[in-house]
Amino acid sequence: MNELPKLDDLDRRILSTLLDDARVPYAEMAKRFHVSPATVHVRVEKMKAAGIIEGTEILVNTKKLGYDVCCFIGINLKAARDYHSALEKLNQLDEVVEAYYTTGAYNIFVKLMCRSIEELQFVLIDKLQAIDEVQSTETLISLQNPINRNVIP
Amino acid sequence: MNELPKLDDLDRRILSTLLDDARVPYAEMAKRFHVSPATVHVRVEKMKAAGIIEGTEILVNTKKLGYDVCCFIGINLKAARDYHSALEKLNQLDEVVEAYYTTGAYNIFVKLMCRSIEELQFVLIDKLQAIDEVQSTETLISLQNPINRNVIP
DNA sequence: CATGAAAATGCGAAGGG
DNA sequence: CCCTTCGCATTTTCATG
Repeated sequence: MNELPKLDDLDRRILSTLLDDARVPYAEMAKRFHVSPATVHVRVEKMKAAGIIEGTEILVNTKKLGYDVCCFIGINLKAARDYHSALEKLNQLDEVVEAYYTTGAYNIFVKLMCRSIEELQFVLIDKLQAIDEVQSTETLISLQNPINRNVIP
Repeated sequence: MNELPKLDDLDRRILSTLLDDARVPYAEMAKRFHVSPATVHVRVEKMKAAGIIEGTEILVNTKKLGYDVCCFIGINLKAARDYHSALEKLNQLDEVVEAYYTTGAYNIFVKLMCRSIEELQFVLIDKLQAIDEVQSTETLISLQNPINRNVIP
């Protein structure tokens, strides 16, 4: 099922570089890795075609946008089969930025970003716990995010 | 302490666009938002200077890189004051891609990416639980990640 | 995989509302 | 003060060997 695309050293170095900064010019990488800019171009295109590179995005400082509160919430559903309908409703909430279907203590695990504790309280009580399928929740407030990086290709 | 930079509608639309795809040309955004390309350029530079835009990165499909297992691990420390030294050791582990200092049931909460369940087992037992400061851990395996997006600027 | 030229994009100064 | 027009520099892209 999972045929992994073969990557050589050059591919991996290009990926690592672009994971740090997607705007590094091909010519710059070409110099660093002792190949031509066109070669870098070809490799990037190949990795895009293979679905390894899915796109690019900017990194925004969420605090400067006013989002001071980050937390994780473990959700227990009344019935495990309600997963899809619950997820659909969670997807409507802008504050839910990540969701995971998990084994273990919870059915669904979500990451929430809010502008304040008051907003968190509101989202939690009036939006999240208001969802029919939700039986109970457990909240984990993050005060700091000291590590945030990517896997090593 | 937190003086939020003022953003107008144009700034927010530029941010939203670049959050989806950091390579959308300025000229393209200029057309969409009925301003000149240079204006888009100026706004982006301002947001970079204000620290709102911290950088750019590519999105890689981690599964295609062989990282099939994603899980969250709640860590309890023997003593809360061991936070910094524990974190330093966690930072050494490539498999730890995110770490959060949290209130609630755990002292530290981390996200782990591994290539297989076997690797997870190894990392968990021989690397993570081998850290002196760690008292106990609780693992939450993610089988699916149906929501993964950014906050709305 | 490299070369080199054409096209697209990014960039910054100078001027206008 | 912010926006625009304009020209130059850089970068991407692609045909060819």
